[in-house]
Amino acid sequence: MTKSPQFTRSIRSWMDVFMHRSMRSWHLFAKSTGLSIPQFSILMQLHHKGACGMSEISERFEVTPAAASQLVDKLVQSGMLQREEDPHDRRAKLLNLTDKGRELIKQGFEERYRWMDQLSGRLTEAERVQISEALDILSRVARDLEAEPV
Amino acid sequence: MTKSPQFTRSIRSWMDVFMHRSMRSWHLFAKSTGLSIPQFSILMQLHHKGACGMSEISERFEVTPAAASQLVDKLVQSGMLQREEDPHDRRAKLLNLTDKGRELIKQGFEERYRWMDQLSGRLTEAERVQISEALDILSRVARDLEAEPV
DNA sequence: GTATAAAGTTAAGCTAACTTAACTAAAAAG
DNA sequence: CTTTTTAGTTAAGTTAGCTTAACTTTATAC
Repeated sequence: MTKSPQFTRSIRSWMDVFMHRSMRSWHLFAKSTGLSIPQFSILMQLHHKGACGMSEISERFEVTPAAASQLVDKLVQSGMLQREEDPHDRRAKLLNLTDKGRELIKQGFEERYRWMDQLSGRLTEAERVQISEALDILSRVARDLEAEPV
Repeated sequence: MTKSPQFTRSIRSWMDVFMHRSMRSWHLFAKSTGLSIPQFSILMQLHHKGACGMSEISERFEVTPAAASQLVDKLVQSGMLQREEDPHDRRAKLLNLTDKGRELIKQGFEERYRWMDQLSGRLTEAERVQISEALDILSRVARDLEAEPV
């Protein structure tokens, strides 16, 4: 495998801080909106991956189709999600974020970003450039990896 | 405020990828261990911040003391947490991870790290060094920020 | 064309996370 | 020393997420 203990150490240290922070803040944000974690996670999923069918929800969250249907139903009722028939397969449904749902997610991200802005304020311009480049590389590689068959 | 649109863009792009990924994977991991998200979050909190009292749990998760007590009780019963009397204040309790709890968290992190190892495999050595340095800066600043009064 | 499989829904019932309210016990204030 | 505040627990009841089972509707296989 990859031999680079320093890299591993740096990555893990950052993940420790960042994961704790982001888990907690999403949790509190979801709560403040009145949505449950599972409901909120579905919106996040839609935001990240785009429109999908009911079965994808059920698979990705590892719940039964029945559970997915019920969760989605609540989100439709609260106006976050649009559920329409798939024109290519009339059994299937197409799930999409509504404007309201998109707005909610956006707001959540804004709050998350604020923390990073605080961090940013403590950096020199040179550090910002370095970090910016580094994160761009990571984002690119992460997206490549995600795009692949697995 | 900080004027650095490129930095902001890079950070946000990375957060998009990373937050989605880590939320989902923690969720699935917690589920696979048989713990609920709230229970698991308490273990994470203890891991990150160290021992604390019941009231800290209740405050940080924004639930009533009653709810905190009940959640902690389940974790004690499943052997993840130790709950003992605070020697300085006999009303208060001290919550600590047990070895079993620590092991569980560690295992969760290992799974999370695997993704980053995959990423790492796609980088050149130069990129690894650059990213490593960048993340170290971020970790340091993040910890400084956290240590402060707020 | 009929049989089977797939996508999703609905209903009934279980469990766990919450809440409020009433309580115990110890610390701090007066 | 009494009063009040603080830390935590217990009990009862509500709600939401989940499951299984039975069902409808559309697509696919033979």
